[in-house]
Amino acid sequence: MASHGARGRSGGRPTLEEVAARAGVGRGTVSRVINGSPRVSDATRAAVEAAVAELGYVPNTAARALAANRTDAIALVVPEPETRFFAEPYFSDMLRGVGSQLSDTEMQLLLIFAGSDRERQRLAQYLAAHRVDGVLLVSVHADDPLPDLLAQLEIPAVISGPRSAGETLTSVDSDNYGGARSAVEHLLSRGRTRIAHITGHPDVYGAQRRLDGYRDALRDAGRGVDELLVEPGDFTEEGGRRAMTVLLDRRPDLDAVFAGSDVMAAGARQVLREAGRRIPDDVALVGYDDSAIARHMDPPLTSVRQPIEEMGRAMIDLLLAEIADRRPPVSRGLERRHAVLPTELVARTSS
Amino acid sequence: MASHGARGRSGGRPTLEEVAARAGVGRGTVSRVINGSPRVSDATRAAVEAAVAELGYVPNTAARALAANRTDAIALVVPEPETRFFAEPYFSDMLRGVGSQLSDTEMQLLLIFAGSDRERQRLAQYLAAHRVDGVLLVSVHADDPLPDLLAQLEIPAVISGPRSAGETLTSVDSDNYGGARSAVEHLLSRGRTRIAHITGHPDVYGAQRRLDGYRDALRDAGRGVDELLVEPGDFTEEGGRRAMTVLLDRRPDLDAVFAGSDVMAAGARQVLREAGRRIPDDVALVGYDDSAIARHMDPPLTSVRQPIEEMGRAMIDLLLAEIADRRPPVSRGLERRHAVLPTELVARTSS
DNA sequence: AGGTAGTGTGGGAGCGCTCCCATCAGTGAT
DNA sequence: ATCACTGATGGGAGCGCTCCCACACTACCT
Repeated sequence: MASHGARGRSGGRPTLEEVAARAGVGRGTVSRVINGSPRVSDATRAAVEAAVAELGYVPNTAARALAANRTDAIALVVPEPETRFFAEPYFSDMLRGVGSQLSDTEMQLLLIFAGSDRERQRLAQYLAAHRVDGVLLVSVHADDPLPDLLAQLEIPAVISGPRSAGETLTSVDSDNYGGARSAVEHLLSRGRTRIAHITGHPDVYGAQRRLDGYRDALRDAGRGVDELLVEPGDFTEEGGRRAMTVLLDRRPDLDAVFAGSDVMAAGARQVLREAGRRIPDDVALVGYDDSAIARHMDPPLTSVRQPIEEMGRAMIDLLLAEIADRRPPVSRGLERRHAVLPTELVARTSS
Repeated sequence: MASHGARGRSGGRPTLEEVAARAGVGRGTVSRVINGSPRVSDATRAAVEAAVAELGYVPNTAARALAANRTDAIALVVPEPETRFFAEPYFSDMLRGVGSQLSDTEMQLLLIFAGSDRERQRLAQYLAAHRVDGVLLVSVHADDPLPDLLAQLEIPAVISGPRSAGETLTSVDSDNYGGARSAVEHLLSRGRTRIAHITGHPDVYGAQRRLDGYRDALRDAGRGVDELLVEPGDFTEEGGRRAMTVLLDRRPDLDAVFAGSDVMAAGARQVLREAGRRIPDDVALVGYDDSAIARHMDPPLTSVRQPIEEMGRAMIDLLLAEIADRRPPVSRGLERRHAVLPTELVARTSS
């Protein structure tokens, strides 16, 4: 009695009970209206809604979470050590997609960094405490224990960029295979015949798929694949430089390069320049990601755009579906879903 | 299954009460230990800690929030409409700083987008419901009502980039004035004498400060300020192009340009090129932000780096301090604090 | 000895919801 | 008129914490 007087009056946020009194109904009825239950008469619903509006009632999330055993929050886990990933537009664009799709819901977005060991430990506690209803995973390494932890805790999760063809988590990906194909086909259509490929890190699934696309595109065009024209970079500018140097050395007559990322393309460009090759006159160059670098490169870089914002949206859709599926006592639909979104070639003057 | 089998009951995560029973103490005592109260004997504390470890106890955030009327969460509000801001490293770097500083605490980070009207409305509800203990504001316009709303609701907030010299909110900023000075002094030391300045949007406080720095640096070097050498861009590439065109037209003999952002510098570069001016031979160019664009520009752009990650850290420090200050019944320290962090000139070949 | 402060400690009383069961009309069938 | 439903509603019983008051005890004073 005495206790709630202090903040009950001064802070004055209305409670369910107050709304109920105002509307002349019971607590349960207001709860039903708030949560959109159909088992309420129209008249009652209207009365409650009026009371809610008059009082400016906003549900208390903590109370709801406590009573209902759910949090209405999802976490976006960022494996921060990768500075590159974090600074790339990839992250921002995905975030934008996630945010826009989330704005239609009551869900809130938690950003969790899992770079350092301490952070990872904190994350494990977090998940163990079931402080979120679901998890979004981005750019996870093949050997990361996180996906298994999530599965074990039975926490709904969606991963962007599956770790392998047999990804067990629900996943969202762009069509790396198709994107690579379109890049190579583009170069072929420009009359290029000796097309090199600088691949990404070989144990990144997406990089493998791009390599597959490169090979198949050449094969389907009736040309063999010259393995001397394929060299791994590691998604870095330095890697791109190194690979380009090797390629130029092995096949001085190459007339096009398809790099597995814009950053590697930037590295390759430097080497080509230094070797006196003109772009695109002597060597055509195509990148991947369509990042800011591509637009600002000299000459502007042709690149494969991934629909990252849409991927973010798709992740939310899939995650919310999984959370909804799991609400009923027995989890039924156990098949995983995998979304693959189309890419788009953005032609510029480098090819 | 171990004795603490994850689903002993019906979802069975251990509660305070269970820990208390295990340790042979009362609920209140466990709570005291968990929250680090000094009023517990060493023996009891040890017993409780053992029980916590054995049971793998993790406090239930929702229950805590409900009982204590705090959330242990802060929000980072992003005025999303500005695509540019979002894609710039600025955001990622700040996020990294925020994240790293937060990892020492129990606070969780909520990302809230306030781009669309619907999102802003949701945000207002959010804040009204006191769903966060504090708010981080980034890149807020001078006429944004958000700061006032926060003040009115008495929600602790820290803004990065104060809106004016008389900012009422606690703020964190980089030394725009000093940064601009160092850029101009750098150009002067390189023997440039007719230094133009492309300013940012004039009602952005930081842009004003940069202009002040530009003027004072020239003045202190004993040179007058030729207002025909100052032209506003609006932080966009197109704005940079337009401003450069105007400047070149008015003062064809200019020999250096200090742009208020790298993006505007990129625009200026294009115009200079088209006008046949060589960089840096004919015209030296300096940007601001030291973004990816600066490194990848041709030639690489000299630019002023802001310690953005540190700014993120500083924001967290100030915000946590404010939240702590506000916990006691009566808020005492009402003076606002303003942190200003030093910038650094990164010299490259464009100057 | 009685009094007066401390220390630890236990546990009642909520915090504001959701869940669910009991209740109460109203309806149609018997 | 009685019974069995059905849809709508009220409200008790928690959810797992924090707060705070009451209650030992143990010093240390007069």
